[in-house]
Amino acid sequence: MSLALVDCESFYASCERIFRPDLKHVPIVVLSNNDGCVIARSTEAKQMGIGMGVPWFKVKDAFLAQGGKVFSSNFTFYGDMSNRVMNILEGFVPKVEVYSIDEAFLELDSLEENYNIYGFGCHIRGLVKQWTGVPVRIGIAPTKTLTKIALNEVKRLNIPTKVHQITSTKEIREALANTPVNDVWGVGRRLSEHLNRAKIFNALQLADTDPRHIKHKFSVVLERTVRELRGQRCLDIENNLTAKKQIVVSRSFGARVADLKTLRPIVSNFAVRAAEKLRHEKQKCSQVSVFVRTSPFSDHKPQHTGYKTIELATPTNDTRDILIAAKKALLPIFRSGYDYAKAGILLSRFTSETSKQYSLFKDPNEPKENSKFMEYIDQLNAYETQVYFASQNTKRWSPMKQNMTSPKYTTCWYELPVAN
DNA sequence: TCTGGGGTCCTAGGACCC
DNA sequence: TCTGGGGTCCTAGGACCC
Repeated sequence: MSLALVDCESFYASCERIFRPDLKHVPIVVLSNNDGCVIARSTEAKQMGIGMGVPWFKVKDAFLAQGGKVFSSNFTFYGDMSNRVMNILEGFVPKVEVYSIDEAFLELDSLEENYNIYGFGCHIRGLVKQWTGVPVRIGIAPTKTLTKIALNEVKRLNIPTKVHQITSTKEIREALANTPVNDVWGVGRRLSEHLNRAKIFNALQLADTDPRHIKHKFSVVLERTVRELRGQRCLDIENNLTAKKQIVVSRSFGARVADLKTLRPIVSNFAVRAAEKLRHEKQKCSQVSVFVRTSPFSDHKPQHTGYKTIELATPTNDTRDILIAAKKALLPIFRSGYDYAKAGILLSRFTSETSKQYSLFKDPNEPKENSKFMEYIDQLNAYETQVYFASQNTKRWSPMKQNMTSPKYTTCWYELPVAN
């Protein structure tokens, strides 16, 4: 019984290399929105000591001085490359769970009879590399939590094939003994503090603790983790058909915003984007929440966080309804005198697009919804925004700073790579 | 000067019901 | 003086993930 976890090596940094062979051994980092902090590093950049999530301005000078290359994030491009990788995996394995933009779980149970699983992993890795240029690593083990451990072993032992399988009790226990407890999937900062206090420092010690005791002392979530570490499968490969339960659009601003006049169109932009995502999911929402907050890093200044939820009488995915709700939520939470650094909108309480539930106080025959209208808008705006709502800020996501983005090599005609 | 964005699951506690 | 108990549903907040 085997599962595999495939993860793309330094994914965003690797993407930036695909059409830039000149960057093969050059240290690369990719930055978050506003070029705020480092969200991906190539192996060379990691070796230079560039940490995950560090503010760019703190490492910028040293990194560039040593010949590093920096990119703003180009999620359109990364998303397209991710789809290509996932499509290949789905072509070879009947059950694939796309877990994140750069990771997928594979169920190999049904292949075990006819294939050598380790060899199969190596084969897939070769094909993905050849067809997309993306280097992947593969961890193979009996449970999801253990595939994460196997993958860590690829890194820790620097396994040249980048594929590692742990099956026997001996292999598993050895890998666990070499894994600090905070590297276990599902154990974050808070839990590992607690576990350390209980004299549990590595994954083997955690696995050897009675799961019932863990459930009593901690939670059912950690109990599952313990069972998974012991080889008992608690988490299945899930198909990716399960509907989303919430949609969030939020951004930090490139510059602080102190007045409602500037803030309102920004929030409207978020609302428009969120409504698009909602229609794409074929869902309707009946709750719209808006939040604004100052920067927790400028602690000498007065801080404020505002959050407000608006209930909608009838579920909707019409941008106009969501815009109205967003404005209604923003008004009471905005306070003048604060420098806001971030805002966002959250849509929740979904119902499927096709089911209709009318308000008691509304005439059910009233042709209120005009879904065709939204359909046309979506078509017009599919590749680039052509049509704006009056309350939007037409200066795209402004104010946001970003100026080191690579071309959309694979999704935009005007930015295709050119071979001379 | 400059610190990401988008999700999930679980739990405790309040509201409400009979 | 005396003031139930058990159940469900919902929400906010915490912890985690990439």
